[in-house]
Amino acid sequence: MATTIKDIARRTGVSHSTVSRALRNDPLISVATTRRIQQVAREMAYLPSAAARSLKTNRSLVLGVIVSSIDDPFFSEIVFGIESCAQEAGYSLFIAASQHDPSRVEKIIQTMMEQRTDGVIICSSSLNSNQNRQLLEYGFPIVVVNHQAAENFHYSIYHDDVDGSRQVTRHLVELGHTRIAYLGNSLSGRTTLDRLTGYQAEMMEHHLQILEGYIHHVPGSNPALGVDGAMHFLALPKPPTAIVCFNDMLAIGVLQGCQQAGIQVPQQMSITGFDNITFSAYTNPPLTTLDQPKRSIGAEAARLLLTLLNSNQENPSFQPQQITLKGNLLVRQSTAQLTNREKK
Amino acid sequence: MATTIKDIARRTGVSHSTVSRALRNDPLISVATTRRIQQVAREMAYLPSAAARSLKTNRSLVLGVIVSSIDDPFFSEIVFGIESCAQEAGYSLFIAASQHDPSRVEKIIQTMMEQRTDGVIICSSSLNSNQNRQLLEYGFPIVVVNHQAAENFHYSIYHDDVDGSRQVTRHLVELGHTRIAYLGNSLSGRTTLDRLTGYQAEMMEHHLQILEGYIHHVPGSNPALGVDGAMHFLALPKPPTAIVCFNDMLAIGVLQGCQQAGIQVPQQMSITGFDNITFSAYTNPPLTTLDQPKRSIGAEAARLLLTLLNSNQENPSFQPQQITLKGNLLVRQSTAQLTNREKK
DNA sequence: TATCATTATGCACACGTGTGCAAGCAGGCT
DNA sequence: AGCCTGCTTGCACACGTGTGCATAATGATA
Repeated sequence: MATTIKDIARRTGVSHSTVSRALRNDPLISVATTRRIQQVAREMAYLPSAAARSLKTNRSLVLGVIVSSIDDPFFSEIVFGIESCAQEAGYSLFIAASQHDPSRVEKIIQTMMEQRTDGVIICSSSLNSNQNRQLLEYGFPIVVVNHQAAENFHYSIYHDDVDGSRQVTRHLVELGHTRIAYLGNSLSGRTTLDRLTGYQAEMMEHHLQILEGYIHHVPGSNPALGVDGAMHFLALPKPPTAIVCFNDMLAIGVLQGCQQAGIQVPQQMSITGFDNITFSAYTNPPLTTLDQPKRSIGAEAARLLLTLLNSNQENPSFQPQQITLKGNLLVRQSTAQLTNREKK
Repeated sequence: MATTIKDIARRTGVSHSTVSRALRNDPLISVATTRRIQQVAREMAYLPSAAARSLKTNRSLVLGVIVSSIDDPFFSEIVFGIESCAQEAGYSLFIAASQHDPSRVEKIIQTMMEQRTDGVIICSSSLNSNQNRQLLEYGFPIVVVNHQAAENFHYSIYHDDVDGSRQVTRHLVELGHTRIAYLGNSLSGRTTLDRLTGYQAEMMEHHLQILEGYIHHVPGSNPALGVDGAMHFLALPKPPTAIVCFNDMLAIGVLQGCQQAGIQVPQQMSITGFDNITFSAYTNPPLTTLDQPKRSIGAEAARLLLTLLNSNQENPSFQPQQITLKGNLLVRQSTAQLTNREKK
């Protein structure tokens, strides 16, 4: 059994309320007793019970984080950003992975409510409208990250996917490519649509045609599906000479798929990723991609949520806020000019 | 403000204790009232306060997990295994990353104690003896995973690193290699020592000499350090023809380092990893590695901890337990027989 | 009809912490 | 000496839930 303030009170011969005040450095208590009590508390290895405290203060100092999968390096980095910021402010993280399983999401939301989490950050696109409603009705502050239904929420951090996708596509156009395809992830909702939009806008601006079959979606974003995507494009009557991929995971698969089919990258095929996960620098050839500032995104999300929590006391109706961050094109070796032989 | 059992009591005209009992399906309460109360509870969207409950019952239904870094895919997968198992049993996870920062570890431990976590799983090697002592003194059940100082703890899950490293080394020997080097991570303590031991044992068994400079350590395990490691080995007067790497992250860097130096893998150099992280299947060439059952390791850790929690009530002194899991060699394309030209 | 067993419910306290208010105490002032 | 001020401390209740015990209500039995 852990020591409590009552134990300390007994030991020092004061009431438990005096101990409570002394530990919080309340000026009501004399310096002498405060010091004595804190000394004893240290000796007895006292640690306050978070449960009791949050019961009384109605603040748990815990933030809930919902991600779709922990072992996706993209989310890992966002979580990293969140954690750094939260830990600085004295908040801890309650992390749960939905694994794209609706029943699991249900449980997670319930748990977070039961834990009376001070706020929630959602980095998962797999919440349905009913779950959204439930969360909003409960009334705790929510910040969403790259979420498809962000208009339902008041506070969100966005990466400018349209802009990013335009940057990537423009890079390929400037290299001289005209037959450029897009490989999306049909499960990622709004995100893939934004990236598709950016691709389309840039193609249109340069009066480039998008041939039949050049826009293709696979149900997820692991490398194996990327291989499938590569097969699809290579089987077209007029295969593209460059493929804009939804993210790095897919791009890695496409890269492998092409190489298995004997297509040389980047000489015969240019491939771009999106996100700049750690491993994109270590593929062969290293991947040209869009460096999404993942840690900043996570940190911004946490910062926004913390601001929300602090302002909620004085200023009950904080105005909606939407922060957009832009990424940077990162040119590596998976893209190149067309060789003459391939231009035909 | 969330609804409480008192609200429900007022609404149904009974005392709060009756509500409390009805919600837990206590047979003391008549079936009729139980049903009525549960109905009202549902209507009012009642969710019990975890804080109040754990204050009263002394069980938080939360497990603490300490990892050294979240964005390391190896830990991500272990956490995944833990989460699956824990969620099934109704437990939630409190995850914190130490980032190899001792002061951060200090805070994490403190937080877990304050949260009165029911138990802790440690997947990080960066706890010093003082912190170990602190955790043990506090007295909550601890399960360590691949931890260097496991003998200080009573319950641990181990991957048999010595055996794994022997399997990898034997594979290279069987391919005909004789000049085999080992690249370790000096920060990983016991783990790198075990793998080194396995390598040495296998080399000795086949009467193979370990040349000067063939055992090399770098301070960490990211791909960039792997590149450094490759440089080291290639600069030796008699460079090795095969390199056993501490883990996949390093192996990926070594792979790139060799390729930058114009060395063909696997024709001129065989490289092996360890862990089998997702990306090791998508390097070029795909990495031969030791498939460590990461999810099983995580799940086993959670299972052991849960058993501990349940048995603690009846059986106060549960006997120490150490579970060892073995991994399997996974042969891909980063290893090959020596060509005649290179054998000289 | 009085007594008892059985069932259903409420009372009151507990968990550990925080806080408004009253009370005690010392010292300085008129 | 009496009063007021300022500083310290304790009392008592609150947060939301769980539980031992007493009590009330009902039905059965002698």
